[in-house]
Amino acid sequence: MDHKRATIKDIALALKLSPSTVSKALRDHPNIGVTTKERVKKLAEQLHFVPNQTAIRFKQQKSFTLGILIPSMLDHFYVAAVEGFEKFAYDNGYNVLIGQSHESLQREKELLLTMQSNRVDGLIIAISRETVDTTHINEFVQSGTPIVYFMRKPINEEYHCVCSDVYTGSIDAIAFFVSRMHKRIGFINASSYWTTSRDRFLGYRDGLIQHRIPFDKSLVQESDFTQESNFQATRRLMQLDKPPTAILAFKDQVMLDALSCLRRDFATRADSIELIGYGSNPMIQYLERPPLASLKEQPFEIGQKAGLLLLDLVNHPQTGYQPQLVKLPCELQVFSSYKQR
Amino acid sequence: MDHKRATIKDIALALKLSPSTVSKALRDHPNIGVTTKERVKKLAEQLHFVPNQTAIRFKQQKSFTLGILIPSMLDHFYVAAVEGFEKFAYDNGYNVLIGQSHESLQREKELLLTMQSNRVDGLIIAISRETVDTTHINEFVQSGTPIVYFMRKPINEEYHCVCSDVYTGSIDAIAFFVSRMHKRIGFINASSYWTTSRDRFLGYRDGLIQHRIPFDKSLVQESDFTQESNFQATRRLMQLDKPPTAILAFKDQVMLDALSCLRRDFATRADSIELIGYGSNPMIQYLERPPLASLKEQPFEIGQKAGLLLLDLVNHPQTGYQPQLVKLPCELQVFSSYKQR
DNA sequence: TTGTATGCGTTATCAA
DNA sequence: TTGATAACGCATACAA
Repeated sequence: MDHKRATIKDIALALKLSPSTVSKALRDHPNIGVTTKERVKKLAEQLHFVPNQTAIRFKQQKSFTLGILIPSMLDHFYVAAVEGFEKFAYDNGYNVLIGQSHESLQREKELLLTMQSNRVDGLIIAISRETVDTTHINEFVQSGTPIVYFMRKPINEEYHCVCSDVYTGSIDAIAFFVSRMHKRIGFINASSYWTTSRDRFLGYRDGLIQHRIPFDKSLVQESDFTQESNFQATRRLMQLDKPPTAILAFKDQVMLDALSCLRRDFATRADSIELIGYGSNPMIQYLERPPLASLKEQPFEIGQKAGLLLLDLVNHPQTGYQPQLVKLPCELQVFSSYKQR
Repeated sequence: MDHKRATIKDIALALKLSPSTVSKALRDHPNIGVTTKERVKKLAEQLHFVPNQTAIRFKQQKSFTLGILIPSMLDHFYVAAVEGFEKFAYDNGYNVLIGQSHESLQREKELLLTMQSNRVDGLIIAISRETVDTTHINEFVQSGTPIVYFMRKPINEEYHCVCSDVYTGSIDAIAFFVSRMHKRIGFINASSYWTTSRDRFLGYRDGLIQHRIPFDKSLVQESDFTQESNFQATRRLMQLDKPPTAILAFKDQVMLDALSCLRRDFATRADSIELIGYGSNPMIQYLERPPLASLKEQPFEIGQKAGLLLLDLVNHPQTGYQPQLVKLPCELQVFSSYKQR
């Protein structure tokens, strides 16, 4: 057990070379002799030499690490986004530092500090539910580390962002509902501080307008994603004088809870209510009577795209002034049991 | 925009102190004057000073980072384990580096190198499906970094491991099946290179013995977790001359696929087959006709416990000789629709 | 109570 | 083609 790891120095000493020569040899620097390179590499392998990233980072004043801040890994959507981001990062020689806010502003602030402390070269972030004020994020950016928002962008910030084109998604959903003769369409939305909520809403509203359906404020309810909140929103809709015959939900998790609520509390009417959510949660395939449809998003691609944009900012800090807004399309995916109706 | 981050030197210079004094003041070292501390801390805040972990790691020859290697974050079980591990790590001042093997041995080897290169202070690992030979892991340990296996431990290695007590779990499952009059009980297992597969099997076999049910080799099938493989294993069981009336599955995902397969390909018999899986996947609550039961595991606690064990090894390298084996109990959770039968 | 000197592993610059 | 030197930011042993 060689408890002390081999360093460049060790190799240099053993081979009677200088550390700088060894360093260059290991990295195939052009002006090092072929034989020297061979000797160095051979010994390096024998000694199980592994370059010390810790030292390289320090020396280069660059962490080769990108950060990603998400609400929770228990949400399949964000896991997929992490996957895409990670793949992009690894392909470009970067590590990834993951942080979960668990929807807590306090935690988000702490994590931002951790990211700074670790000197991440850049960060992508989906803000927490509690994030109304964005001073802490602005300070982070001020300190020189570029960020890219993804999915959840503060509504009062103009900044780089990659997200789903939920506006068009909502338009499509409404059109599909209308084609199935629905005229009263409920909508369960999320935090009004996110552009992604606003865009969903605008699509919902404009979709109604396109089909000459009057907009009714009471048909729009807000939920915070907890099961209880999803249930309550559903109940509020169903207890209206003129309840909806169809519901568009902010995301599949909300839709599934709405479905549970309907079947439990409104059993007689449950089967006549049609539902569309966002996300295409893979578990839906296991339901015997799945909801009507889901707007399939592209979380993996969103993670990748956000990484691409971020790396560009990392390498060309001056491009930071013109905020980029990337929207990836959603696709309405109708579940099989409804297709042939 | 202060593009260059403040360092201890900057503070020292501005306050006409030495860097070492500032360093000590910031960390509340006892022999620094109160007024000095105040001056230092005040300026540090004004300059938005954030200690450079990159430098600290380098200086201390310690990364304050723990690694975790899992098959995939798309598996809810491992996400929960990461959560537990992460919480423990953060509470103890450590960062976490996550790697996903995606069941590839090649990727696992690469990730092990990345972990070494990042000088993680310790690592917990659930090996990939392809990991039969464990030379790469042993070399990793040889190089001086402690590891703890969790869930998936190579069958030919005696080493620290934290996992579910699946042996007792299988015993309980069989007992429950027997209480419901089943006599032919199928079993879909996973890689025979994992102790967790062997233990499940031993529990299955011993459970049968306890109830004087003859063991039948053909009732045990293996799957690799892909949907197709899960389907095939189910079909092999159902196509036996004397098919099972109940099936124990390696994990809930396998059980759900088995359920799909039964309902699709063996519709007439599907409802008479009872299923038990491992894991208590939260999505099961959304099924209208859920399977019989699931052995609820404790992935969060397993992650925490593995972290605890690992940190002990990190801090007391000499304790490494007596392999610790920790098993956390599983609890048979019967789904509601069956409870009153 | 504060300051000085040193070194962690690596690489870039410049000299030989 | 190779080598010497300095530097990155911080913590520590020791000196004042």
